[in-house]
Amino acid sequence: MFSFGLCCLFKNEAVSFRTTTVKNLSTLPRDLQLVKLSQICLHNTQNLELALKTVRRLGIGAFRIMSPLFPRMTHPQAGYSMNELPDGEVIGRSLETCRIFAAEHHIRLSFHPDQFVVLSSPHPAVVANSIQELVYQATLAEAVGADVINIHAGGVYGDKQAALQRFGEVYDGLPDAVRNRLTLENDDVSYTPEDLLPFCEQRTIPLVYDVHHHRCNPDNLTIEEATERAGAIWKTVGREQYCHISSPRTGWGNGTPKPHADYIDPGDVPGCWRRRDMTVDVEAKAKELAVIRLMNDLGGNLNE
DNA sequence: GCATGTCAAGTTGTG
DNA sequence: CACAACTTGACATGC
Repeated sequence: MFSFGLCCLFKNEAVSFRTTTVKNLSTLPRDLQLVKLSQICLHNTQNLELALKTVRRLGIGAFRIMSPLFPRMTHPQAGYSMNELPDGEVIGRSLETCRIFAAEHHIRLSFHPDQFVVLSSPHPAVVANSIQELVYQATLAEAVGADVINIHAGGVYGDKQAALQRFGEVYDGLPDAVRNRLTLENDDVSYTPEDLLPFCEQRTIPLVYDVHHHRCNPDNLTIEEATERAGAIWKTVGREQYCHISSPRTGWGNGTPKPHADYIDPGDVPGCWRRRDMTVDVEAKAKELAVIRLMNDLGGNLNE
């Protein structure tokens, strides 16, 4: 089946996610910190329920969950665990509601930790923090039934192969809950599909193929080749392929194409993606409006 | 009320 | 060599 996914937020729908900062929390005694965090986490899981219902209503097939669904959970000072939160049980039931709803309606869920998660870093403290963050996201992923935690390969440090080697060693030591979900994505500055595919194929790590990054940061592979080879890994693990699409804000050839546009130019969707079993996250600033417009623009050409 | 600056974390490329 | 871009809003602060 082909489906489009929405990333994290809505433009026009009344779904909101709250957060807080360590600086703000630090002005409160611990018990009040936990009260505040509990309220925010509950708000966020309830709005995740709402987000899934909305996605369902709009005919969107996947949803990327914001990393700070439980803000600051792994911070060394302000961090906390679910059972410390006054509303912990209610929050747990809300996550379970999300899991059941998403499963019933076949809404694929994913996480995308941000740039601070770097498994290839030569700095042990960076790697340790990254692992902690991945474990946190895997706990949430397990609770809501998300099958993907997608990250970038990280820095190069002057030697891509050495960096990937370090990545591999850390990967081997990750808990199953993380490793079973972890995917790698080609990025727009350093790692191309050609850099990552041999590594991913050898270790059977699914590659989330971002065609916009590939166009910004090209290699010797065509879009068709990268799509096929990434798809083969997904097939090996028995899961549907995952890709990303976006369009450049200023078009191709007018300055840097990296910033994302409000909407997707249907011409940017590779022809070889049509009639293919895959989930495609739409990275566009107009959020659900962009997904809806793209589905309309492409009409019935995707599945038939 | 509304505008503005800040917010845990890493790395790279630009100014 | 300092700093913005990644992606983006929410929140606190100050007028």
